[in-house]
Amino acid sequence: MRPAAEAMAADPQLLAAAVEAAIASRSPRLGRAAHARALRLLSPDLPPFICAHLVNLYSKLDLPDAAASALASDPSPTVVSFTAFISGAAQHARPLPALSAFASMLRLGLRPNDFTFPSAFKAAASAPPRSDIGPQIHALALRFGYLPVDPFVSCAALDMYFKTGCLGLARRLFEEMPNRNVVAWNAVMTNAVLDGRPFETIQAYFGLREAGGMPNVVSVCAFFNACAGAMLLLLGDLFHGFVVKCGFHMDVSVSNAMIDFYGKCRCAEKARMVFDAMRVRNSVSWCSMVVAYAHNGAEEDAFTVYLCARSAGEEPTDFMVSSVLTTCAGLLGLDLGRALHAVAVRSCIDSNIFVASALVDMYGKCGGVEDAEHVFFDMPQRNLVTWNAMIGGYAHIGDAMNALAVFSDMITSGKTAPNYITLVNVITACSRGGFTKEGYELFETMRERFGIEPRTEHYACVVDLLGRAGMEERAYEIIQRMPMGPSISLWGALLGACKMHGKTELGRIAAEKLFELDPQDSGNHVLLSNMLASAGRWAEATYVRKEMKDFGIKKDPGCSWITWKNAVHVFHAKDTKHEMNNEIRALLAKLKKQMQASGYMPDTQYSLYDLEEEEKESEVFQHSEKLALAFGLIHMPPGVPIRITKNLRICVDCHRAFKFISGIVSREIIVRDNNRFHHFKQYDCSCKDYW
DNA sequence: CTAGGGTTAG
Repeated sequence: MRPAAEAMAADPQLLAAAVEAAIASRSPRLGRAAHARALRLLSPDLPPFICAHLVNLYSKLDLPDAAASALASDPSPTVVSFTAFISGAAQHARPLPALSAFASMLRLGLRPNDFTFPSAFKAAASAPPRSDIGPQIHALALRFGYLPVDPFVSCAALDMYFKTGCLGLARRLFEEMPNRNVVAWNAVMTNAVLDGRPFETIQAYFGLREAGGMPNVVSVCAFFNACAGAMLLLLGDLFHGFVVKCGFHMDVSVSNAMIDFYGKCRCAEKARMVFDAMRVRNSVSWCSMVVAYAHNGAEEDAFTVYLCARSAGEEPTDFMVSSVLTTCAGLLGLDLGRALHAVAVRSCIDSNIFVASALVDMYGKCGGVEDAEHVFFDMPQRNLVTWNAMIGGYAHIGDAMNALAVFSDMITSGKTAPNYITLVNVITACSRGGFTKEGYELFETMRERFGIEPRTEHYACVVDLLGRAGMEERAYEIIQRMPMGPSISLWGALLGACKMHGKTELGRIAAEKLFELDPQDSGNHVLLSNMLASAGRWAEATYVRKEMKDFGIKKDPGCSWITWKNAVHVFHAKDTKHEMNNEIRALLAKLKKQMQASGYMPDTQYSLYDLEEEEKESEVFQHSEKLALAFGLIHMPPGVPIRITKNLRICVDCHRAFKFISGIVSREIIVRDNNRFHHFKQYDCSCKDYW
């Protein structure tokens, strides 16, 4: 060692400075170099605080084992070295080592000071609800006179009581505090938001102001979160002005909270304005912007922001990837989703529970249930959302057997209790899979078995379930005696069922209700007129069409799309503009002959207008989904499943035809319509002809 | 030498 370095190593003050520098640079390498020097110095006349320095170093750098051994090698540990250890463990979400170190120092007869208690309370805050560890520390702090006068200790205790669900104790402590600073008010505000009581947050904010206090960035973030949670766009917008006047908007977290607030209040444009105005952004800013778009049905914009973030040098974090995966699920972008799965693997975040659950969800929603299973069964741990996503995946394809099996695994595992979404998914799977009895039983017993109160969604599921089984009258009875007002989707499910089973009178009732609740929706009018038409009630059917015209309700034009080589090909009915038009027409004509040879008859019963039968046939043969399928068959190599998306429900004739085609050309065809998936395979469809 | 309240996800 050169003399200068030797001199520095021998000087404890310089060594302490080196440790400080290592902490500041957050560099384990510099930290270890400083430690190596300290080890060479270890001798009886070493100043005792060097060990405390090292404990602090390793705690701050999040190197728990090194911190523990530094603490253990301290010949005369002080309250300072213990406090450094406890605070490091508490800050890095390791409450158990923190609390056991706290216990050890008590056993050694060391008295915790006003620096130790805040960290001990922070660790105790992650104890289970109503655990007695927090109150025990409270008793100690009381005995030593830190509570309720010391603001640091009191604030930490306050936060701990909120986080362990002891609201009464928290409020009492807050009342007793003689020095209520902004941090105390912030603890009230942030915890009220976390517990879903946004109005209490806002109330506490005004409490702070009335007490003459000034908010800081934390209060401001909490306020925006509360506005987001309660959808208070006007209040938040007003507050935005105040925030800018005070200069708080220069804080990255505040701007991030504003992006989130505007996004949650359905104002993606304002979220974008905040984002664009930021001079400094971090990964949270990018992620919040993605979420703001994704929550507002702007999946493409969300994805574009993600791509911008990547080209701006942002690493894909677990937060970012799970958020972008939701947009893939919304776009039905299986290929994008797969690409993101690869990104997750490369970034070693694919086993993060949020990312993995988002993958299960995405694969389930995009019609890749086998991939969803792969991710699901490989996961080391699962939570409520994971289970729900997997059951939801099975529900999408109507696989009631597997949905019930996974649901049963969830119950027997005993770790995660089902919630209302779980039940919606299981009953939906039963309904779509034809498990009428099982689904109905679950609905009837969910309150007593799982303590889940049936909501409108469950009623909608069960109406669908009974309707599918041809029990529309029973479904109608249930609708009439349900405690809450029936929703649009409920009447919609009944109308769909009535149409399927020719229950024209009941269908009319459902349709009338739908017209009241949702007068502009074209789908319901079309459904009613089709139902009347297929019952041979042409005059009424025509009347409904006329009404639509009179009230200016336009039928959404049907269109289908298919992805091929990174491009989306969109088809409309009777579309001739596509460059492959001739090939497509020729293939469809050929398929029609083959299908007819296998017993196919065109289903033209819903063609309303006075066309000759031949014209009707030609009309249904130009439906957008058939054009898209032909395009797929021409381009995609044999064996590759063809995935088509349609903006409306798939038509009856196309459904029938796709079953034949899947058998004739031995190809899996997956159609996602605006209601569900249809998985065609060997002359059959997963929906079992009910949708 | 040691301390409290903060922004994003399924």
